[in-house]
Parts: sequence; structure tokens; C-alpha cells
Amino acid sequence: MKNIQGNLSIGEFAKIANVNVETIRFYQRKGLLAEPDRPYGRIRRYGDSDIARLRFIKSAQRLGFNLDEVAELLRIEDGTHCDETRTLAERKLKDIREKLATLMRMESALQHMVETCHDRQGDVTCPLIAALFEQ
Amino acid sequence: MKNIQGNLSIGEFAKIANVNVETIRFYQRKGLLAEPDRPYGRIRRYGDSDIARLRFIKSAQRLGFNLDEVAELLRIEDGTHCDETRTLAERKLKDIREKLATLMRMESALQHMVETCHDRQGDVTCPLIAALFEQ
DNA sequence: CTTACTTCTGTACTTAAGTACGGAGTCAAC
DNA sequence: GTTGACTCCGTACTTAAGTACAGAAGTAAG
Repeated sequence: MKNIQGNLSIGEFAKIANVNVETIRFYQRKGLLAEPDRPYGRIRRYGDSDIARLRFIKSAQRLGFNLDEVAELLRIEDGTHCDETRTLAERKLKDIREKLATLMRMESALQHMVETCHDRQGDVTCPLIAALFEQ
Repeated sequence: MKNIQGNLSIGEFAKIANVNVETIRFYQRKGLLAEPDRPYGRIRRYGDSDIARLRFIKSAQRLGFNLDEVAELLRIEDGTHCDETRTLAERKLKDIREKLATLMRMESALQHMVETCHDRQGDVTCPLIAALFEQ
């Protein structure tokens, strides 16, 4: 069931994942993506799991994790040592829940704003910052 | 009820908001924070609303919004034109809901992982990337 | 009213995260 | 079996987001 999309060149890989080829190389140098072996002077080939991994990196980044933090998330994914992995996972879970809480407050503030603005045109107090930090 | 914390120098402001003084000046140049008037050769003073605004910027940043996007969120906050503000708010609401969805999937994957690891030490399949992108 | 610490202003430097490029080696289509 | 596009590798450049610094002006404690 794996590698339906296997055997891609780096260019095809980049196109599918919608990133620059150079970005892939950059992540490889950083250790976020593996460099597949090149069998005897042939070029490297990429598959499904590479695509999933790269997409994961991009998603985590969009959520405000920097590349070092993404590396930690990937260490959880790759982890074999259960103890260490669990500790790390628990730490990351805390980060994620904090992000969730803030986002949810943002969401409801914006939602309220959109609704209020819809009902009665006019002076709507702006609840976005207030919802997060003012009292 | 405002400005309980008013009349701060830029250094005190920076300390309270836990950022570098230079960061405040940088945000002022970018138009994210206002530069209060300096009454006749005196230094500038900052208050509660500045603190709330700066904290908002930092929170939004942690959630993966870049400074241009943060500026848009602040335009919603500052907006007087209901129509335009609502459109913008709706767009941002979409961004936020996408982030929420991804974070929630991450959260439940990690949660599951922590639990499974807890129960039975041993080979736990790693659900983080799978939960997001593999099928 | 001096002295030590801040602020102000402008400019220069740094770091993270890419992006671009030159020259040599593959690939594949004709 | 040549040619045009792509890959590989190393190094250099760019952009966003700060951070540092120098020299002049403001501040506040003694």
C-alpha cells in the first residue's frame, strides 16, 4: 500500500509537495529529510513517505513551529525509545494546547465580530485584542 | 478603567511585555505599534493598550502569522469600515480554522501516542505524520 | 547642577529560512 | 551518440525579523 507515488526525482518531488528543490536540499542538510542513497552514480529517488514528511514539516511551520521545533516533533515520530519519546510528546502536547487555546479565543472573537457586523451595520467594538489580553 | 499601567517609558514597556526595546521601535517603524507624541522634547510614554497590542502581536506570531498577516489582524481590530472589516475578518477566520483543524489532529495524535506509550512499553507505531498526511 | 542611566534617531549587523548559481555529472528522446 | 533538461554539490546571495551601536538629548537621584 506504500509508494504509490514512489520513484520520483527531486524535481517531481518538489513539484508535488509544492516547494522549491533547493528547500528540499536545505532540509536534507538540516537533517529534517533523509537523503536516499544514490545507487552507483544514479540520481536519488523519492517516495510517498518523503512527501508525507515534507508536508508535515510545512504544516508544523505554518502553525508557528520553527525548524528546530519541527525537528523535535519529527524525533517523536521517529522515536524508538518509548520513555524519551513520551516525555517529548508530553512537552509538545503542552505547546500545542496553548496554541489551541489562543486560536480558539481568536476564532470566537472574530466569529462574534463577523456576526455583529452582519446584523447591524455601524459601530462594532473590536473584540480581537480585548478577547485575548484586556480586561 | 484604562491605563492602570499607564505612563511607562519604553524601557519599562519593553520589560513588562518581555521584548527588546529595539523590537518595539522596529514594530513602530513597521506601523504595527503607534509612536505616542513626545510632548515638547520629552520622552514618549506608553500605557495598557500598547501592552495589550504588543502581546497580541507576539501571540499571533507564535501561531504562525507573519508580521504582514499580523498587520491585517490589527486592521480588523482598528477597522472603522464595517464592510471591509467583515470581509477581512471572514478571510482570517478561514485561516484560523485551518490552523485549528491541523492542530487538533496533531493534538489527538500526540495524545493517543502518550497514552499508548504509557500502557504498554514497546513498539508503538508513530501516528503523528500519519494522522495528518498518510492514508 | 552634576553624574549615571535612559531615550531618541539613524544606520549597521545578525540569525533563521530559504533561494540562486556555476560547473560537473545523469538522463532520455530523438 | 548527441543534445537539452535535470541532478548534484558547494558556495554565495536574499528576505524577514529582529538586535546592536554611536552620538546627542532627556531624566532623576544625590
